[in-house]
Order: sequence, then structure tokens, then C-alpha cells
Amino acid sequence: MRIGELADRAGVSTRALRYYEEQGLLRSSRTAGGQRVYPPSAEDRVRLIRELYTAGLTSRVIAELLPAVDARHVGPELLARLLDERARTAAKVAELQAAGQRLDALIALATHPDSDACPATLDQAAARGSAP
Amino acid sequence: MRIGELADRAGVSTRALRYYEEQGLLRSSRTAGGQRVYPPSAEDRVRLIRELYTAGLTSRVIAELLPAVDARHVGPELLARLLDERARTAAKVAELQAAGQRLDALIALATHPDSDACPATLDQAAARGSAP
DNA sequence: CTAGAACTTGACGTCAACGTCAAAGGCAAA
DNA sequence: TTTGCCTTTGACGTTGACGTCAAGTTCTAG
Repeated sequence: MRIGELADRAGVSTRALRYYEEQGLLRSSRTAGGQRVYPPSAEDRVRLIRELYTAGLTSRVIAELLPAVDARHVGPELLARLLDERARTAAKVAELQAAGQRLDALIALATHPDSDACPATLDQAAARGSAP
Repeated sequence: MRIGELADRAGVSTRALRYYEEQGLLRSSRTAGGQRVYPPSAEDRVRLIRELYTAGLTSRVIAELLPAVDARHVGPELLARLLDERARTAAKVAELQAAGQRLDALIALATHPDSDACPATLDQAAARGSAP
């Protein structure tokens, strides 16, 4: 398949696909005229790349990661980085959930106009952590 | 307190504090000489701002949100945006957790060099969602 | 009163993952 | 062959939350 079809299938732009290639995340063969050609497996590869981006990894880290995925072998140095990134995502999840509770408190403020618990949730959570 | 102390206490840069003020997120009184002065409550305010940033909200949205927090009253239009943002954070949490499992699979690959389950987790999760 | 740390505004720099535009060439169908 | 969509490389633009530097002012300890 060519770049347009892959973009459609994977739900990204052609610009993104060229960018991924430029960053060493995605390979392609070429037609005689120089146009990029991808195997069907490229779709899953792009989805994986997107997912790793979603995890907050940079293209540089992903570029180091993908060969290990393909070879199914992770060296000790890369493992250290993986543990680091995993901790980072876990922390981010926790932060996001905490922030989500802030939003919930605000939403409760709007939907239950005269509850007493809401203000406490809004103001004091930051001051004393998150547990009561 | 002045800007440097607030920055230290809240764990942000002075540049960030001035930026928050510029964006209408943080107020300050001034000394006769024009230097910013903050009340002790500003520390919690900054932490709240940081938390909302962490939730993925932009400064513009936060600027609309904070008055509602102070007034403890959320209008219907803002409520709609809140529900939207809350859904966004929930989705982001889910994505982050999915991506975290990818990282876990890679980590397992490094720590249990010859398990059979790992490759499946690595490759096929994207192809069929996330449930087995 | 004076050194020097802390503060002021203003303005340009950064970084990542693309968006967008331009000019040119490739490809498939009629 | 011609029409017209797809693709190519190259290069500049965007966005958000600050970083950073500069030149000048204010505050405070001694």
C-alpha cells in the first residue's frame, strides 16, 4: 500500500508517517518512481508507535525501543530506561486521576448546588495530600 | 511573601509565576517599589493551578475555571466544558494505562527472558484491542 | 550608605510533533 | 495521451508553557 492508504487505515496524516520515517520509527520500500510502499503490517506498527507516543515517550526513546521489540530482546541499559518510563507513566496516571477528582468536585458543585462536602474536596485536597 | 519565596514553596520558577499572572491565573499586590507580594494562600493556589495543568487543561480553560472555584458556583456552559475535560482526562488515563502495559510487556521480556506470553502481549494487543 | 541579592519588564529562544504550502513529478483510468 | 489525484522533497509555521538573557530598579543586611 502507499502512504495515503496507510494514513487512512492507521488514522494518522501522511505528514506524520513521513515524520516517523524521518525519525527512524518506520521504514518503507520505494517504487521505481520513488513513492513509498508499505506492507500491511505497517498499520499495526503505526498503531504501536502512536500508543507509545500516547504513553508520553519521545520519538528518540521510541526509536531505541522498537528494535528491541522486533528482536524481542531488551538490554540492561534499555531496561533501566523502560523502568524509568514506566514509573513516569504510573506517576502521570496518578496525577491525572487526582486532577480528575478536582474536576469531579467542580462538576458536583454544579449538579448538586448545595452539598457541603464539595468545598472541602476542592480546597483542602492539595493542602494535605489526597487522603482525608 | 515575594515571588522568589512563593516559587520555592510551590516548587515552580518565578518565570512560571509571572506567566500565570499574565494569563490571569494568579493575582498579586505590589510594594511601593512595584514588586509582587503574595498572601500565604497563594501557595495552595499555585499547586491547584499546577494540578489543573497536569490534568491537561490549557491556561485559557483554567482561567475560566478558577473564578468558579472561588465563587463555588459553576454555570451551565462551564459545566459542559468540565464534563468534556473530565472525559478527556479519563480517556487519557485509559490510554496511559494501555501504554503502560506495553512497557510492562517489554520489561517482562527483559526480566523473564524466555516466557512465551510476552510476544503475544506485545504484538497482538493493538490488533484486537486490549482484552484477550 | 552601600554591596549585592532579589525583583522588574521586555523580548527572543526552545522543543516536539506535526500542519501547511509550494513546485515538481508519479500513477491509473479512460 | 490526457486528466486528475497521489506522492515527492524542502522549508517555513504553529502551539503552549515556560527558559533565558538583558538592562535597569528595589530591597535588605551590615
